[in-house]
Amino acid sequence: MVEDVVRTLGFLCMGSRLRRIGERLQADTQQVIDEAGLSIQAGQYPFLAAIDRAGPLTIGELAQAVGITQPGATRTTGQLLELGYVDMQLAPDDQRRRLVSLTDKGQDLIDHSKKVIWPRIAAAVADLCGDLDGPILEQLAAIEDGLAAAPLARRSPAKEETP
Amino acid sequence: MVEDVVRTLGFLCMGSRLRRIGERLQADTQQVIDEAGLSIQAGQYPFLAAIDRAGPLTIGELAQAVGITQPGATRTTGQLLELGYVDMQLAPDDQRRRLVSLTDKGQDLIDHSKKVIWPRIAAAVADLCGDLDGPILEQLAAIEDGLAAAPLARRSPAKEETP
DNA sequence: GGATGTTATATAACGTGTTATAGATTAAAT
DNA sequence: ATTTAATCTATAACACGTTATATAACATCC
Repeated sequence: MVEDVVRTLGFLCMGSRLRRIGERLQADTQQVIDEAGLSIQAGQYPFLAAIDRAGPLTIGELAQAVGITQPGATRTTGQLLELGYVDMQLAPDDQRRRLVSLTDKGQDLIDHSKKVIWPRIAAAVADLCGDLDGPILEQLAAIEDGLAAAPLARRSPAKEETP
Repeated sequence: MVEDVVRTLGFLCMGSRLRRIGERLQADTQQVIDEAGLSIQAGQYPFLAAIDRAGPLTIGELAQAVGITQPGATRTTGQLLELGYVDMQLAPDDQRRRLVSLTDKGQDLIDHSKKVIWPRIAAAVADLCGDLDGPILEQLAAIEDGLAAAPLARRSPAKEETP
């Protein structure tokens, strides 16, 4: 067994480590979404959520809202368009801007997600790291160990069986 | 100003958020490396560090050590080969395995990095989040705010001027 | 000792982030 | 009013992770 260098090096590799844990968490989240039979990527949710919360947003505002760069927002918005979850139209006052809004299908997805999926994911993540405390490196180690012991999907209350 | 949805949604978007912070941290780390005039990517360091710590490793062991999948390890190792930092040779007992070892150039880079760069990066990250405590979401918020206020390169002791 | 399965690495195809840059539209300036 | 600058979105090229699969070498089993 080889040691985990990223973990060993601590603060020095914190960037790599956060990325790595984030990727793992998102993959686990995706699994919960897939198990629920929804056809959407975990990374696309924040876009829909942003519009749901703030109303129609431009590409630039979406980028800001989800914390990525504008080309990334353009691409993901294109995917959501293809999927039929959002609509895009020129802003009436400024033809450079494109206002992205939820379609009925998109709103349905959000409404359903709010009821069924989001609480499950949030609860699973809270179960994983909600009670942690202390220095961040220790918390990260606990999260990694926790994920290795039981992925998010196994921490999700909806998996319970009613006997 | 648009609200930061990923932040607002808390545990629900924790995967996205960790990734995002990790990417930011790594970009900042890269800046420190570049300013020091070294020609290496932040993400390549853990590979060299792993070999430095454990001696020559196979591709599979490297993947384990840095916590990524084997194809990723194959690719990064290929880059390090091109850069002349590592060497690769068939394992004497098992011709399927390739042992990756540091070249003199690679060892020099590591030695120099240990002395000059790594302490600087570790100190900057520690300055950013070493004293944090409490629930992880609050720590992440503090890290994001901290990075926005002053990137790693500005927290790095080597920038001090001797008057 | 040759067929069959396992293991290690390589390669291909893709996802999703980035930076750099082009094109269109609006705002500002002379 | 026309030129110039700024802003917004799109596109291209790249970085670096993933999964799936191919190929080569070793191990095992009649």
